[in-house]
Amino acid sequence: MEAYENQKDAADKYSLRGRVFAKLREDILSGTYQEMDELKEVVIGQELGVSRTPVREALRQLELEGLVTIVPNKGAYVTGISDQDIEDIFVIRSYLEGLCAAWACRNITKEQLDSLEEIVYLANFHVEKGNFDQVVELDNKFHELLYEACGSRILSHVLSDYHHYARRARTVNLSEAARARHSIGEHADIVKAIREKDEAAAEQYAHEHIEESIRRMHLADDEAARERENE
Amino acid sequence: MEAYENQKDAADKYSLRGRVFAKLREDILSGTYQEMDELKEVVIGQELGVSRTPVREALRQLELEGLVTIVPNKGAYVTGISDQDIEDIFVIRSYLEGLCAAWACRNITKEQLDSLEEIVYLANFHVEKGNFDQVVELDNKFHELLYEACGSRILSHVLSDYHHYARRARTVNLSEAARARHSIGEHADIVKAIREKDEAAAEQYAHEHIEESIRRMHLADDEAARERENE
DNA sequence: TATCATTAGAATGTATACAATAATACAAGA
DNA sequence: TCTTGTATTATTGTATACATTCTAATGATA
Repeated sequence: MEAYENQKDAADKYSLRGRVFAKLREDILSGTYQEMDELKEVVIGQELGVSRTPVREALRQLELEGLVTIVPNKGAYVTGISDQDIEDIFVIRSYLEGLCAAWACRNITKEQLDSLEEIVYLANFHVEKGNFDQVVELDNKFHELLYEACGSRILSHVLSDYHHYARRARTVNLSEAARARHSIGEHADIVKAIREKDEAAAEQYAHEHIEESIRRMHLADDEAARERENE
Repeated sequence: MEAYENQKDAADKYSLRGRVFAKLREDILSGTYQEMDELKEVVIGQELGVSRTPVREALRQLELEGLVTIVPNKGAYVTGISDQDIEDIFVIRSYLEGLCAAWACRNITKEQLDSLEEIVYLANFHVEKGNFDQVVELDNKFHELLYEACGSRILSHVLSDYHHYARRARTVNLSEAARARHSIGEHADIVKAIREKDEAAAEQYAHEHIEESIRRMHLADDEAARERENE
């Protein structure tokens, strides 16, 4: 099954459908498309040089991801995700990441645990060097690895989805040294609790980590708002 | 947007893709297909009298739902959901339904609240008459309505998905009078807390309601196991 | 006999053709 | 002028044809 997953991911990147899917998702999340924009199959197909078939399949996938709304016999429209949606996702994640960390105490492998510690170590290095892209990348890896380590297909799947959704918000979140350092410190606490198999502590730390990141997100928003005022 | 959703659901039931999707999901969840069964596009198409196109789209949708695994250039395989998956879903739900009930305190409309009470009332009626199909149906309605009432598109969506997944387990869960009565009593507690806008209580009751239903599920499993032994 | 290359078959991936549906524009009548 | 019906057009829904990829069987060779 794991081998399947790998084949899947690999080929998804090279199949036309996979490429169209990735492209559209990127454009929706990055804001290239506006809310309620109509996504016409032929137009997109022409833009990317493919036929309608892979475009259709990509649109259907995006619908299941909640990024596109398909009205039968009418068209596909960008749903986008509102600020409220992002906020909701973070609150939901604060619960589920807690659960995830608790379950990881039971199911994590030694290799996974070592990888987590390595990620924390590397992140500390890059934040001091000011490589914020790397920090964001390592943050992604940390969480994805933790999802995998919880040993629950279901929980891992839903957390992965949400993690992807909130990508935009997270980038802002870690692009300032002080905030990034706090975040990495919280990661370290979580790993420590998991290593000691302290489920309650792991759950608590992971829960609070997301709650903190909500606060950091709000802080960043406020700063951005102030900047706009000063202009 | 709401109008769109309606159109969508309506047409999904009548489009070939929607029918194939519903049929396959039903067959997977009910156990007609075994884990790892290969789902060949042409075969399914012939069985249902449609071409490969709608079958392909349905399979892609099922993959996003996690019920099917597609290996590129190879085939689609039934993933199914294991007992462990069901267990995980219930634990996850226990947290999210709590959150849902809490949010409902802020966002529920008067009409929705009245509907919830009506459902509880009707369920009490039907459980005394022994109409367990009706009880299950009302249980479904209760939860779906609660999801809608929380006012969060995101939370509503994920809970709805899980609710659907765990359908099989729930049917067993409520098919005995004593268990059904307990469940309905818990529903009443939740509604009461929401009416009084007591977020903490609503969250607590909803959380415990799912935890209780896990226990009821285990009880039912144990009984079934005992029956098999006595045969 | 074991192993590897080749090839035939079958399945999916993609493109395209055709059907059904919905939106639009325009004209006729009140 | 407003409404309504109709025809046109554009778009999605479905079927089918073709391309590519994987699998497995066959046969040649060491």
